[in-house]
Amino acid sequence: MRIATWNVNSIRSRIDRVEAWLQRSDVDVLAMQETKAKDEQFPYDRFRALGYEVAHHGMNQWNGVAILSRVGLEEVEVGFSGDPGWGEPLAAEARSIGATCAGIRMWSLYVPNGRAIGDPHMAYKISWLTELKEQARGWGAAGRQVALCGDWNIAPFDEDVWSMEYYLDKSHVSPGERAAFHAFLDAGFVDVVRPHAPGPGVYTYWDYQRLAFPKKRGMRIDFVLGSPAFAARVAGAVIDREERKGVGASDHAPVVVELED
DNA sequence: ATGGTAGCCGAGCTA
Repeated sequence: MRIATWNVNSIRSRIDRVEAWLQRSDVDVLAMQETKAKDEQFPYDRFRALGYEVAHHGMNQWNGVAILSRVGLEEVEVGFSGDPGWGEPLAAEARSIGATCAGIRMWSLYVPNGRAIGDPHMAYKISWLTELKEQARGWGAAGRQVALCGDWNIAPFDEDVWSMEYYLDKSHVSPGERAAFHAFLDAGFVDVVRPHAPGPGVYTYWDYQRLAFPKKRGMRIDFVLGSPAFAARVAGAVIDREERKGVGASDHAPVVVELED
């Protein structure tokens, strides 16, 4: 079985590429972020025609997350947790769906953007992560297979950015954000991609501006964090940077994880 | 410090 996470940066402008990518990559479950579509704008029909059902889609005032799975797939239960909006508490769905699970539980996460050090959004981001971690700790307990997939908007280590000089004093690398990320590792979650995509110089996101992709100026901010039981099943992982190439690419690459049956 | 690009919508705002 194969699962994936991808910040698509607008599902309506990306639908042709997402469709083509799904067909050639043959994933069973896809978590998407930054769908930027109201529910009535979401291309449900396109995914259904490909054999996927959209388990969840939701958005706040300017963002959105979704998760879709192959029709008939019973092993994976899907949930989502997005940034529910400035000033709002963590989405209630995250609590209720995550509480009673069996089999693989897979989550599509969009961690709020902190914008800048000292910005009120940064404090919000860190408290959002702290609350999520407390819930995830419960989900991952008792040998459950849990995968927290998505755009974390954090580069946890210096080698996860193309230049620490450039990012010094900027968002995504600050000690508070990194501590919030590392707290998930301390809680027993594992970065299941890293062993299969070792760095430095391995990224998942490249800015559209200043020719960042051809200049190899990226960040590793998209992660699949697995509970120990999930991590034990991981057979491989790929960051599909080919998908970042060409006209009409998202600024993020898909991240794919292969599981043993 | 600014501006560079892409996407939302049709002016700024968000990333």
